[in-house]
Amino acid sequence: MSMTSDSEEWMNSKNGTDSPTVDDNSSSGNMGANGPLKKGPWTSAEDAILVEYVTKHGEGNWNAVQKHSGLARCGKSCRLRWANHLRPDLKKGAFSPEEERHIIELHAKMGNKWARMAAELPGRTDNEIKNYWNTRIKRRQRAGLPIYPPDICFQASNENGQNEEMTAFSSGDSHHPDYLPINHFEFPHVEFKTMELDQLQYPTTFLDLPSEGLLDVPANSFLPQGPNSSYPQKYLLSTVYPSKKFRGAESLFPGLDSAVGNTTLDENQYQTDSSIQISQSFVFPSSFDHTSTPDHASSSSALAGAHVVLNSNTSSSEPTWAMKLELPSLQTHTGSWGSSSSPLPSLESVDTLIQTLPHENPHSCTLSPRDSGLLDAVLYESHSMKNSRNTSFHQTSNASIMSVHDMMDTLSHDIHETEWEAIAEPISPLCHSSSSIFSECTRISRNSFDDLHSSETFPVKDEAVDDLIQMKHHNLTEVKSQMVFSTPDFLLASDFFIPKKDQSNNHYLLKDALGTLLCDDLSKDWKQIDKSDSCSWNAMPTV
DNA sequence: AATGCAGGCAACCGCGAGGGT
DNA sequence: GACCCTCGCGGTTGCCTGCAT
Repeated sequence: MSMTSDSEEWMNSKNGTDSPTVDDNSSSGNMGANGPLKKGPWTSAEDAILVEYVTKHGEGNWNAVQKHSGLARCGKSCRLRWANHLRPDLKKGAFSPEEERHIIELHAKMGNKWARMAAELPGRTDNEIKNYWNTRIKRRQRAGLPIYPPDICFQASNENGQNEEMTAFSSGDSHHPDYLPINHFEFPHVEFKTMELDQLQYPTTFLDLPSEGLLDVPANSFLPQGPNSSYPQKYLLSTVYPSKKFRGAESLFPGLDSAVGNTTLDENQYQTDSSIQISQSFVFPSSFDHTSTPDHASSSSALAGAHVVLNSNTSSSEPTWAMKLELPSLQTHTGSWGSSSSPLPSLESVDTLIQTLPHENPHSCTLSPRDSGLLDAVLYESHSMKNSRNTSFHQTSNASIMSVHDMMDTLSHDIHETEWEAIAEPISPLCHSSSSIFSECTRISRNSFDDLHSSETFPVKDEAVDDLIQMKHHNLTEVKSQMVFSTPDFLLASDFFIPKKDQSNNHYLLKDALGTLLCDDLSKDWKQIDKSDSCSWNAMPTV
């Protein structure tokens, strides 16, 4: 759009009016055509001018608006004001429940792509959605609730999983709905939850690594994603924290307990049973655990912990990785990852997170399992795992059962020996980080299952689920005793070895344990657990 | 009533993409 | 290819308001 003499006439006509542009220049810094540019809240007079101008000349060429309308606002500000407040098609007022639901779904799929989300929500602006989301995050963080409802969790993961599947087979047109494989949404509702919990229960990514190699895995692939399944990452990944919060990570999570994993499943919600600790261990706490015990830190930090870990060695500097921490959501990022035949890692979500890794001393042996030594600890773990895996394997082979963590060790072994080690050059923080992530995942998983065995305590912290958990505790304990967590069957029964459709009742266990929004279904679930036979698990072939 | 605090929202800032020259 | 300009996006900041103390 080009400004014409018509514009000039319009401008001149406005300059004689009550333009607010000259009444307040206190906050200006730049000089516009009509004097200092104003900043701060818009006045109704300014709005009127802008509306009139845009109505007459249309949108676009916003700098011309500033030049020709007499507004002492930069074009950027004009565009923003128009787009966010003055557009006639804007929908005012609070988000409807349907819109909220849609936003959640969109965010699960897109992440912080506010503009794209706004495009899906007529009458809503990206800024509005962004603010809503940030508010929502904080609110749920306070409440200790997961960011995503479980059903959305599953849906988005499923969609992404589908995309990833298609990507694996075809680099083109993978998003065409006709190409989508099984529509998991068609499963009964209960089945949904079952599967997502199963996936949550079994961190498939830890074991089932993509053939492309880790560096080709998007960040969200570090979350459990079975070969045919995706993972409710929303439960696991810490979501967007305003970066300013991370600036004061310690102050941000003063008590740890109240803040850990708030953007995911509240950690507290997982600590209601020993079984819960399984899922807890796969949760990606969003917080920097400075207060917990080393064991706790290691077991509960998981991959968000990996985020932490990756940056934990940044010594005195603030966790700059957090400055661009974007909730990966479950997005396959269809535009960049999913449809790409070369699924390079999402640098935004992987590399960015690790870009502040210290290049120096990547093999630091000043290991500390927590605080400043997390990165080192992970690196060390990666090495020590390699060194000890054989021993560990043989030792556990002698046992009547093969512990889960050893299994993980074993499974991770091959990966380490192949892709991982091949790419893990010291000069590449990314490589190290990737392997470290995996190592940490494996280690965490191991520790978690160890915790499972040993834990007899049930630190119920979330009062909201306290009663429910207590009621279920007895049943859960009973079922847990039948689950044979320590057997390979347990893992083999999980979704990285069997198709989703074949997954069954075992999912219900941690559903309860999660103690999230699924409480209303628990009675039904537990009834099903009671009816279910554990044979389907144990019947799975062993390693 | 005064004060402090947190939540919510509007606006700004920095950056990058895209297009034109 | 380099440079400039415009635009849009996402992150961040600051202000206003309501609530609790």
